[in-house]
Amino acid sequence: MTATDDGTADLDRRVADRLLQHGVRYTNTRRVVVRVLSEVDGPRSAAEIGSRVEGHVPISSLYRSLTVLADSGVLDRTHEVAGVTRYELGEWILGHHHHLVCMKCGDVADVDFDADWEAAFQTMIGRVGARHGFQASGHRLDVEGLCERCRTG
Amino acid sequence: MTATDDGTADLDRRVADRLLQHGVRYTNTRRVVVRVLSEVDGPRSAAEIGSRVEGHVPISSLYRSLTVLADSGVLDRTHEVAGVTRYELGEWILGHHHHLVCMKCGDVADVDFDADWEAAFQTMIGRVGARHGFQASGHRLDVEGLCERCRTG
DNA sequence: TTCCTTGCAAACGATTTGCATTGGA
DNA sequence: TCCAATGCAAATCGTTTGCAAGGAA
Repeated sequence: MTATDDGTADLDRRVADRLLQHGVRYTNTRRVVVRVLSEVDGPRSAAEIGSRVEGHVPISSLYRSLTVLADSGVLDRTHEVAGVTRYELGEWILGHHHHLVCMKCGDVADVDFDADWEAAFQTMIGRVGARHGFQASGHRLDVEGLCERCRTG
Repeated sequence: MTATDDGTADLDRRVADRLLQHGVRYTNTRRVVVRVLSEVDGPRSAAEIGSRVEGHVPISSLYRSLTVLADSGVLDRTHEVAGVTRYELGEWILGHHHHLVCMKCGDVADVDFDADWEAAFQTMIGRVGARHGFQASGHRLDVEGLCERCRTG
């Protein structure tokens, strides 16, 4: 058994637990969605996820799976580009991170900032939020620009 | 003439200049859109803008105005909530700022961070981007949480 | 006259939903 | 057996577009 298998099995167990706690099943389509999202490096749209699935999953079923997974906290939703919703594994799985958004091709990739910076930022956000009567619970930071492919190609 | 009138006139002049440079007219609907956006505190959707206009502007015309204004750089687009595009006056008018996004009612309000922090952040972003072959040109930072109304109400 | 702009209706793409059917604990 | 999950088609929602009419330079 390889390290990758270990990781997949572990991920699967954690997701299964979470879904169990929410009283919903960990069905085939839901497993496939989780697997696809664990194999890519950034949030993906329903269509993009569907295209990565062997065989055919009706788009409506895909959306239903995505909704269940998001409602139970397994997935997070993002809306960086136009009117398209993208899904990624939740922070409790991937850890806190941010996104590099390519303004040309629309691709979104994950990126980490260092912990010190995140801590300082968290503090500042709390202060700024308080000043506005706003109770901050998190943040979402996208870096916009050109990805390597669009820059060189 | 009050300070507000001054501000409005000034804004109008700057927008007019910009549109002139882009070879498009500063029509009535476009003026109304700019006025509405100058009166609110955060980005607004086409529907929200339309509802603030006295009389009736067909939604398609509204979208066309928003498109022209965005294409000529007068407005910026954001997509914080669901699949809805929101428009705000461009950074060259409002200055650089960020958003407080209420996770309950979906309201988005403007907020400023201090200049020192922005500078340090800019530097870090450039460094992180470079490490990923990504050419950063800007960023978008949303603070998520509960707005005053949703928190107390 | 010429070209930009507008209104209205139809078209579109992403996402959701109704309903009958299937499938797993 | 029983209720969650699925497939398919139709409906919705935000947004865009074709086309004919209106308006300003």
